[in-house]
Amino acid sequence: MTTVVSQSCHCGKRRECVVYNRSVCHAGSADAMAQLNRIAHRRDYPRGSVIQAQGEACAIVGNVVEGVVKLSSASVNGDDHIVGLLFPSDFFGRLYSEDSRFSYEAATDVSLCTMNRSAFERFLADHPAVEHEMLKVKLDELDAVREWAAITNGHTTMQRVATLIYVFSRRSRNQFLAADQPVETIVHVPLSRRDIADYLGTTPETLSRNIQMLARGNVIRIINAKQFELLNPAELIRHSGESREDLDRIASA
Amino acid sequence: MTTVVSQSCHCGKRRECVVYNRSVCHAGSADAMAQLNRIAHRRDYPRGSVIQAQGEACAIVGNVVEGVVKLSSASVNGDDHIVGLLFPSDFFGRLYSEDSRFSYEAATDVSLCTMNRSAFERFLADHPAVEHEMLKVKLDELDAVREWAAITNGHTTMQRVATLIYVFSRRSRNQFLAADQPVETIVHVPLSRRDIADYLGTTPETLSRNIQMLARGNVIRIINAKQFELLNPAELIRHSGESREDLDRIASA
DNA sequence: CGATAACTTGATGTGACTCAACTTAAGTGG
DNA sequence: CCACTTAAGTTGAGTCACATCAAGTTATCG
Repeated sequence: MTTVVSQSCHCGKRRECVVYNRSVCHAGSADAMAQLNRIAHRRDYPRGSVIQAQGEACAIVGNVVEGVVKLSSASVNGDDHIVGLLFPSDFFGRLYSEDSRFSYEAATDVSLCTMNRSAFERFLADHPAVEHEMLKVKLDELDAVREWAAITNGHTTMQRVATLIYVFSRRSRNQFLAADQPVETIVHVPLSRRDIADYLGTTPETLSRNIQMLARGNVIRIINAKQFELLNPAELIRHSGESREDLDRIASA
Repeated sequence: MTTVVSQSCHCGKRRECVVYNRSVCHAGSADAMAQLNRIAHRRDYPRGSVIQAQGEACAIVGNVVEGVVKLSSASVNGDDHIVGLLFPSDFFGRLYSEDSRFSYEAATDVSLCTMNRSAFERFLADHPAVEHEMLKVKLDELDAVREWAAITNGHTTMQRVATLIYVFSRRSRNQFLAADQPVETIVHVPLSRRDIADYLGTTPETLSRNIQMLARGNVIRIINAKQFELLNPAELIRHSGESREDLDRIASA
């Protein structure tokens, strides 16, 4: 388990909020933060629970404080695709839309800092500086989604798997590592094989085969289903088909 | 050729700007529009020219007035992937970033309403209402990109091809059709096979085979390389693997 | 400790990529 | 305006990566 202290959400209180530094919260004045604090509520969801169903009314928005939220789109034919993963400090929910195009589900046990959507929209209207920050965040997200789309589309399954493992290695305990910090040797991927496969656009079987192949090649060592030891980072990068710079950019997006 | 009157860009002048209704321009006051008009310049680019190269400094932003702009990401190994297509009224360029993660290229002859990036950023800072509109547009775009990613990932090439042709059929002369309007029988796809293939994540060969297959099944009739007659829309939708509602939503995004 | 789910491994079929030849369209200069 | 050139698109044959189906193995939880 992570050592991050679990606490109630105080988005306005700089030093107390675990996700403060990276969330949009930090853009507002002290006054604004106090206002935010009044409408924010900490809520926990167990693994597998649906935070927001596809097509349903968007009532809440907020930040992920702990755990991983998957953003997925279910097709008519049953197979759903994970179109995004949300980590601590990431914003979730769909602003300015009555219903959500995607479903938000807890991929692990999660803890969220939730706010009523319209209350937060009113807050944004009163605080253009925060809305400006939100725009910048969403523009970055747009780039990241497009980049990921390019990867899942043009590359082999092995390249996608290697990319994913490397990206997760750069997020120690799901926090972010600066590009100049050394690669973590223990990689924690808190998702099920099914979820990873859905995210990478493959099947659990093919995914498993590729992971085992990396293990047989001594690139990684499988500690258990959700933890790997990174034995040969350079070789992993080679398998990803991306440059190290690109990978680090993806990881920080 | 389209019958849209080609004229200089007057973003501030409601009735004169061809893309006015759908661009972010319409959110500002008359005063704001006059200000925009001063920094906007109409520029034409011939097919194939690079508007903004990948990794280069982002100097200009603006709206597409005529033609199609492709947003692509070139990999180190040479193969580039088209991560987005921009149609008239779509905003292009990357705000608040020094360099562009993707390249913007003219997929057809295009006409753009360009503005200096920092000048437009200053304009946005002065006009929160327009920035708010920009945020909403970008949130919609984010949904659309994710939706498209889900399609290209989980579906067969035939499904992608059928989806693309249907979506283009809903954009008569690259303008947008309301969902209740009848499907255009003549579909104009102004892109090369290579570009379509890059966009769909396949090869020109496989793409060609699928198009010919649709033609042999009397779903479409190939008028020439860039124009098709839609003989059987229902069958095209069936091939897409999507519901009609989903397709129409994608088309209008 | 038994039951159920999650993951792995194996065998098999096929959709799509690759390489290559051919056909059609577009562009160029005499 | 037409031969010539070059690009764009189509068609074919062969191969391979990946999905599918199925069985086995390892975790997880009551």
